[in-house]
Amino acid sequence: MRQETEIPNADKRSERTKAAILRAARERFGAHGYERTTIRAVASDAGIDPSMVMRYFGNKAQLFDAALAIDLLLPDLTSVPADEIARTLVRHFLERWEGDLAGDALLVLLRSAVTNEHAGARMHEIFAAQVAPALAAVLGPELAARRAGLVSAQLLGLGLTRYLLRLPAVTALTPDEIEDGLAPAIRAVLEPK
Amino acid sequence: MRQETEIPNADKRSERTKAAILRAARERFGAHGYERTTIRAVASDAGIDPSMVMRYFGNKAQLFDAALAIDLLLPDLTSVPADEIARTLVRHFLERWEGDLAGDALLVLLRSAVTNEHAGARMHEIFAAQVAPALAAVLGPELAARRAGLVSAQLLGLGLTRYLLRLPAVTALTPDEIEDGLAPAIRAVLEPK
DNA sequence: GTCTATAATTCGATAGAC
DNA sequence: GTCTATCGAATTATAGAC
Repeated sequence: MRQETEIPNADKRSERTKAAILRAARERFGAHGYERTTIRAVASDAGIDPSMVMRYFGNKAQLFDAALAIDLLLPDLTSVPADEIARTLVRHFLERWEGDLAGDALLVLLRSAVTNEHAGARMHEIFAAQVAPALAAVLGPELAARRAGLVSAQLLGLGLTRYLLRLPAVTALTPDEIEDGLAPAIRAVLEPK
Repeated sequence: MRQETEIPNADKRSERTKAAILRAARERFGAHGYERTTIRAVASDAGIDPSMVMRYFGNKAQLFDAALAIDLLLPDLTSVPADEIARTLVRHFLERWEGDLAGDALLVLLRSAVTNEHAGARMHEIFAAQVAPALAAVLGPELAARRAGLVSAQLLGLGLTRYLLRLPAVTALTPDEIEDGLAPAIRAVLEPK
């Protein structure tokens, strides 16, 4: 029996507030990293009081943790022709990064993982749970063990230089140019001679 | 045997203190990024008082700036056989990163560039002034313009995953395995079909 | 040249009114 | 559920003694 949530619309309002906080948090964490985003700023962006953030998420670390939830949504590589796997991967990550919604979450993860231990651990988990198995399914376990890391390095290197550092030499390229330039490179890693 | 000799215009003590501060600063900035390193901690590492840091470097931002100075020491690629350029680049960065002295400075730059605007601008400068010209000298200006960014993405992706994130799938590889795995990939970017 | 003491901020977190 | 007020801790930066 619930005693204190009988107020009509209370659920809706709190859910909306919570979602607004989370959205603002992802934006801030993604733009400035963990240390430089303040609860005060997140609350201000969400148009509410800082104490509400504490009420809904407990503390800064738990808010951060909530903002880190992410699914790479990798496609099933076993149904992709072998010589198209590299291109499929590049295109998938480009689309994920260019799309605002997932982009924010991915930016949070990558930017924070560099300076925050907890986010770094999350990054390890996500790659171990999502990228490594996807590659193992098509490369076999022993080749994947030696190559999954290098593939990750290349895909994250793209994200790093294009979306975090925004190196002009990388942001100047179109998605098609990146796909054409990087797919053969990743193919070279996936198919050692 | 130490002896007080009179040197006209040099103060060895202050230079040594300054160097100790800079060394400690690079270590802290490299390990934890800009926001999380405190002047107090740097001073403590250097075995001196926090106010000395202010005396020698003015403020935290200027100390940071001093710690960012770096020369990639890229070899002259024009004297390297065309099909060895990729491998030369991979090996050079691996050596730079694995070596403690340069590794610290590179770590500072890369880790900080992700969350600090000033460091990001420095990263842009360094790649524009050192990497881009080295590639332009061997690829020609128009091909270099389209490929220098992707090569940078690959090399920085390696640094990111191996030395910053320390993804197990990447740290588990030996330098030789990385060289053998990544050189063909970079060659694929440098020599489009 | 080096250190003590402290001013001035900023921020995370709590208590409590409505 | 939301906000006001504030505490306590940490940090940059300054002033000045020795």
